[in-house]
Amino acid sequence: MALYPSPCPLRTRRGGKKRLFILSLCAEDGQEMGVNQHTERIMSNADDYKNSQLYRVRHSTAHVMAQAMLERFPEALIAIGPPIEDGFYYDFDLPRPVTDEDLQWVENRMREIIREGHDFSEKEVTPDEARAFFAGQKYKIELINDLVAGRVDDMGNEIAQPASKITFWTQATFTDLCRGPHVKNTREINPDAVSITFKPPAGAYWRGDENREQLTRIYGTAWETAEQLEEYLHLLEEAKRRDHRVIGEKLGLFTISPLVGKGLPLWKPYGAMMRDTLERWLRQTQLDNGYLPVVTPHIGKLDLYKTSGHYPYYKDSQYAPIQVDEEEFLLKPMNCPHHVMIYKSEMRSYRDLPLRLAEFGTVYRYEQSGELTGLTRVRGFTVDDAHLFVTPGQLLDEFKDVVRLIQMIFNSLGLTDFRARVGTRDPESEKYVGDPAQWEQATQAIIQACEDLGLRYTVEAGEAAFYGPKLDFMVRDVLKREWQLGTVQVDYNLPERFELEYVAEDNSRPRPIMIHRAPFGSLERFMGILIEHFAGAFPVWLAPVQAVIIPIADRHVEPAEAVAAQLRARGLRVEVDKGKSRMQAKIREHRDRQVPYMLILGDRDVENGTVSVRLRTDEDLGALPLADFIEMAASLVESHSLELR
RNA sequence: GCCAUUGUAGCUCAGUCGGCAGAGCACACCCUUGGUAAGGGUGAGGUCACGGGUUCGAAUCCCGUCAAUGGCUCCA
Repeated sequence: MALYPSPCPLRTRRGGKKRLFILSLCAEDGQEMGVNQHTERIMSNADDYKNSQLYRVRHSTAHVMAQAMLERFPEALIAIGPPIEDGFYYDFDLPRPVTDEDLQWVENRMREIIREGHDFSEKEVTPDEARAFFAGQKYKIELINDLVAGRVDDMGNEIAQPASKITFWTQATFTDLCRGPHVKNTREINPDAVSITFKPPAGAYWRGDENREQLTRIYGTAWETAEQLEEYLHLLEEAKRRDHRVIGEKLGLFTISPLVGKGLPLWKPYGAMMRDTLERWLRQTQLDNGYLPVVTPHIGKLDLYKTSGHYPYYKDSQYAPIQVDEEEFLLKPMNCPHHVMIYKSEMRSYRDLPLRLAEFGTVYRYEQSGELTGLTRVRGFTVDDAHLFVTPGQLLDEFKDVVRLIQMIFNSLGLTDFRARVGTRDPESEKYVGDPAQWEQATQAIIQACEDLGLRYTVEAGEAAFYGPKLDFMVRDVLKREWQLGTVQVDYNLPERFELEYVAEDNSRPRPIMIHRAPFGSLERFMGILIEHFAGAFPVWLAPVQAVIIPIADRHVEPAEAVAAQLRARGLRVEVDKGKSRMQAKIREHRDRQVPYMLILGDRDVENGTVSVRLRTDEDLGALPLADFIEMAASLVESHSLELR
């Protein structure tokens, strides 16, 4: 199997302090492989990629693109242009928007430049020479100054000490401030494996700072062969067909109405059926694991969130408070404070702990409009929330139990392509509250739990919640955007702010520690990811319709209803297709909507008490006694099997 | 929120130069009663996202609003 590793330099949210390499691997047949399934391979391959010919080709192609762009836009200011996962980009400050014609012209010109066979040469210069050369190129001047001052390097990464030297790389008429490495000659780039027209130009802030200039980012990709490029473009097309927004429409799972409000999904019957199935499953699992159900209202007084400390931190991303008479209420952006008040409603003894309060709590957050995406980023969503109130001695075991629960859920659904991220505080940030010693304690507990459970994880500073460190389960959607699903967070802060306590064995009144956890994260996002994960072909237990009965002729409709009634009696979700179209057309239709079982019912079946079973995979199981089929389907449902037979 | 692009039937889309609003699928009705990936016919369905402007005349050109898409920023 040939692997082409492709690192994705991800910037951390806060200040772009560091870069992390995440990879996805594509097998030769284009099948995507797991991100974390292959961590070892990936990690060794991250460096491999940076040292690879493909990396040099992409980096060099970025320079060629900049050269062509400067020919098209002589007054353009250039920023930075690094290789990234799957390609490269270059940021420009341009006098006008880039059109399709511009892109096409530049792409054609790039091919010419490549064919002209220019050498790449490196030259060391002094800071003054560099500044003189880039006079008028304010972004480059800023980079040079930062390099000399030891702040960030030419790719925008933080550096530990001032750069020891400044290097220029030149090909043909284009010279860039750059560390390299590059190919020796543009002839090493395959002009037929280069594209910048496959992706539209994008806005990007200089230095990733929304208060600074907005530049135009042109994305490009380069491969070794034209076939690889074609395959890559094909994969992008395929990904679009898996998109949960496309499948959600096709299968009638959900809709979003501008009149209701953007980012506020409406669940249609089939989608609600699935969502409800997931909810029932987790609810029962939690009951089995000692969680207690609670129910809390959708709003709370503003003072509640002031006490919890949430309000000042996040007031920009909340729906505005509702004023009624003299009081202000907030549509709840999180469930924690409500659960805290339930804890506080009674005197708690150490004998009562751990106390695990669970609720599928719907919350509302006013996310920036540009951030909303289908089900994966919305403004109203339901968290499969629970808060565990534990003693310090219980913390590690409870945390591990939560992680096991999440692992069980992910495994049950075959969601193996995730990574675990330990989010710790960024020591330089002011955002975090609480005692550093407790932070350290909590962080160690999380890492210890990951180690004990053999979980692969990365530690990332600056990814903690403001009140405590956390462990997140991250997955990527079909467009390779990364999303947080399951999360477990350790919190010393809320117990402190709400002055929670319990009576200990020695009659003292210590504070409990809170664990916030949500295995799905949110039902909306989890469903979105599941839709893409299964590409609409859900396991039988989750499928909104598990079987469709297809009567061959009208005279078989009545027996079909009788068969359906028997399936329903075993709890199976079944439809009878009484439509006028022909059987073949019906088969096609239900296969397209990924119904697991199609049961054909004709004279022979009615006579013999059988159904002719066809799977959505096109497998024909032939005529099965009805009781046998029901037994098979029901047992697959009960065991939450991922198989169809 | 910012940059760019887009918005035509329930869905996917065509609509040339500013001159009668189109197709396929889905839907309704009729014929076909069929054994494993689309049988045939007829019909209904539109404030061309919304508001304003230019023009004899606007789906088409201009401005604004709303929404979606890609990216950036953000994400309890």
